[in-house]
Amino acid sequence: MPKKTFLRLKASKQTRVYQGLIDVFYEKGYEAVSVADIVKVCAIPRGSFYMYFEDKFDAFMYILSHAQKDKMIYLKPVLDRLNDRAFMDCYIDLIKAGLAYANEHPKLVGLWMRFYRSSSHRLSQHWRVFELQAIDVLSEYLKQDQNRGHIRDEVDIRSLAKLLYHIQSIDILEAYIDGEAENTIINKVDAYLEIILNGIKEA
Amino acid sequence: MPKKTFLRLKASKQTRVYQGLIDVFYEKGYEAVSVADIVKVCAIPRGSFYMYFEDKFDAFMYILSHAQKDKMIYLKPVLDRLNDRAFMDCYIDLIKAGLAYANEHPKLVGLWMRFYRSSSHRLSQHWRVFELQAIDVLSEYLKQDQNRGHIRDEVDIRSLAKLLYHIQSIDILEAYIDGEAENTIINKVDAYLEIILNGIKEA
Amino acid sequence: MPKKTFLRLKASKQTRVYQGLIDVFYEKGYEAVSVADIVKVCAIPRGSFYMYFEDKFDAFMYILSHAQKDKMIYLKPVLDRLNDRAFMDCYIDLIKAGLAYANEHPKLVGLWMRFYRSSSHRLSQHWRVFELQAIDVLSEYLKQDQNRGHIRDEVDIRSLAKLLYHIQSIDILEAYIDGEAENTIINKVDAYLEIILNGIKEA
Amino acid sequence: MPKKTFLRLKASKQTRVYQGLIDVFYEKGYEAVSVADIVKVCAIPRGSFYMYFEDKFDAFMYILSHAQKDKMIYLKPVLDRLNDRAFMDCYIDLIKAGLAYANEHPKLVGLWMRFYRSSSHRLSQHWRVFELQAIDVLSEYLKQDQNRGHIRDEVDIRSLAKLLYHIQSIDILEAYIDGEAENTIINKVDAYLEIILNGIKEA
DNA sequence: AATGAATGAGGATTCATTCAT
DNA sequence: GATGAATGAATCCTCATTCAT
Repeated sequence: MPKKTFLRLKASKQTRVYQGLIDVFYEKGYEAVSVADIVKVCAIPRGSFYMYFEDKFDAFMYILSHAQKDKMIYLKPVLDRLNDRAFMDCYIDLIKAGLAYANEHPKLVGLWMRFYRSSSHRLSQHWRVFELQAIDVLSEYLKQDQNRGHIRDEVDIRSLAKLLYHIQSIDILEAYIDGEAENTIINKVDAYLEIILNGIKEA
Repeated sequence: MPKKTFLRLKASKQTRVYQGLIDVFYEKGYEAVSVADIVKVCAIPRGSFYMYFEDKFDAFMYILSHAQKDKMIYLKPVLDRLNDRAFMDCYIDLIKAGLAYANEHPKLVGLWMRFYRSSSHRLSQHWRVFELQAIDVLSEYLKQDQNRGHIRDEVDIRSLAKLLYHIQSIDILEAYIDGEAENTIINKVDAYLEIILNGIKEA
Repeated sequence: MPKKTFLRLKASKQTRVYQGLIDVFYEKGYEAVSVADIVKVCAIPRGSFYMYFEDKFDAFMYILSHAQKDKMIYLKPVLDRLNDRAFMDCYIDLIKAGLAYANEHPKLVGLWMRFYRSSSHRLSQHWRVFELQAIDVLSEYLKQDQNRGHIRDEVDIRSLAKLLYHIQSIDILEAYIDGEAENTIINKVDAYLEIILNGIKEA
Repeated sequence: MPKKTFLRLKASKQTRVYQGLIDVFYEKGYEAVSVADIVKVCAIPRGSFYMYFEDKFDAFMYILSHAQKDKMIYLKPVLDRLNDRAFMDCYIDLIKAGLAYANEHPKLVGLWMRFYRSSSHRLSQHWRVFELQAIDVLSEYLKQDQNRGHIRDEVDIRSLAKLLYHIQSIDILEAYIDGEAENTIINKVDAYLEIILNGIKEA
């Protein structure tokens, strides 16, 4: 929710500011960034920043939302095929699509992690909302799978959704940021899925 | 690692400072707390703070370590019986012991969450260490289970350990902080365990 | 003294701006109002403000003058009858006419009070001028009364004028703003007049 | 109500700051003074100001209260003799004592005027309290006079008190600030008293 | 060892005014 | 004439740390 003034800016300037914001937040992390940092990196006057955004938080939310919309473009093709197939069969594809996005926008992934791990009150509140939405969407798909008999009736779908969500959020993203190779990451996901699909109990 | 000066203080003052630190960090969150806040809440002179601790970070780590030692007292009895029993059978007991601890020290649980979700560079670094230690310990126990044939050989123990760790860290702690009733939380854990033990696939 | 551009505006827009100015100055007080506040409340472009007025001060003086002209409309009928009657007999009517005006334009009364109690250098200078004018007019009428023998020769007319002026400015206006009932206010004026007419000394 | 830190300062520094505050507030007027101005004139570091006072308002109230205590020292002798004499007979002495004080502390009189004429919300609120106290005290003395038969029973004492208060506050102080000679001012007071004592009506 | 005053750089935000469109 | 983006100085206040007592 940048201010109208920002949205009326010519595209090139908007992009410059957008990129500057990503750079500076990626570099120093949300709390460590000052408005002084921002205006320096974006090369805009101090006063202009407040014409474009409410405050630092507003600017941060702007790039996060922008990033999320971007990511959906990568996930869309996978999600579109979901009606024909079991969600759990596609899960690894979703992860791969996410990795493809990450490769194109590595800084944004870092930002996302920072957001995930943010102690700022305001940030966490917003995060919880994002989180619940994502888990709701996952639950929806998984419920379909259960109805179709792909998932045992005894399985609590919401718990399963949370499990899948956190696997992706924490472990996969973290591995990516640590610079692990893509196939290593895929192997990790496979290991998780092996457990979730088959359970750990000796038959 | 508070300074020697602090450790030489008489117990009553140490406790006052310890409680003050918990209160103020709980109240405002790590990054928002200033040294000015600390000395006011702990009712110590400004200069004394720097005689007791290196800086804010040092003080925060002090209460976290202290808290962790406290927690181990609650977990000890459960862990002691582990040699005779399968770890996975005891997992729910571990959670219960954790909840008992939480009930006695609710503010510390809040702090722990803040720590878990901290974007401060220094904090995350330390956190990763804590995290890896915990996962290592879990892995050890789970490996034993696998050797004894309680867990399928195909299961990747480290992935399993991470799964169990995150379930506890995020979902259980969060439910606790949200004020959910103890048996509701236990039910949640059961739902997770049901999935992990039996898998989700229809037989 | 708004700029010509403002006076050429169509009446409806002039009124909108006039009302907006009253609202915003009444709301926040002269010094606290910024040009940003003004353009928001008046719903005019930032640049237009400087086409209409010199600056904030100019805008404030505009509404004050405007208000004063308005007020004269209420006082006119009373003043017109003054030639036939003793001024002091009409004083209470003047106060009543003032209250009638206040009831129609309560915000302007608030503004007037703010003006009266303004520490801004520029404002006080202008105020002194207003004040002296008002006292001059009062003196004129009172001198007539004295010449006609309604007022003792020993009375210093200018002092009397100031006394009457300040009674009205401070106590009556303040009572009005505090929301006191009209007849309570009239009683106050009567009490003042009783003193001024008859003196306080026991005969 | 300066902070403890200020009151613990050694006297010479307290005085320096006190004088600096008087100078700067006198020079520019309350609203126009910035903290930057204050620290420059008082020759203290920016941070120190906030160790001594809550904010600009606090600093201003400090010098006003201080000034008021000072003034009482001048008025005390006159007030002490009041039990034996009619208050109205002493009123002129009170004014003279006030003028003596003003001659010693001319800047403080200017400040007092600024305070009297302040549109700052916070300032006016405090002012009203001061004002009511002063009027209460006056009323007390005047009531005694009335009981002793020095003042007609029909006179509303509170109205009389307000009249006397405003005469002093506005006209006398203003004349003083305008640099009028002391005997001119005394003559003015006499003119007011002549009216109030004897009334304006031709016998 | 204990204290609390000192410091000035750095934090966010607002400001009146100009000027290119 | 109308518009609203641009500007950077100026606002208040907090900060972690030091150091003289």
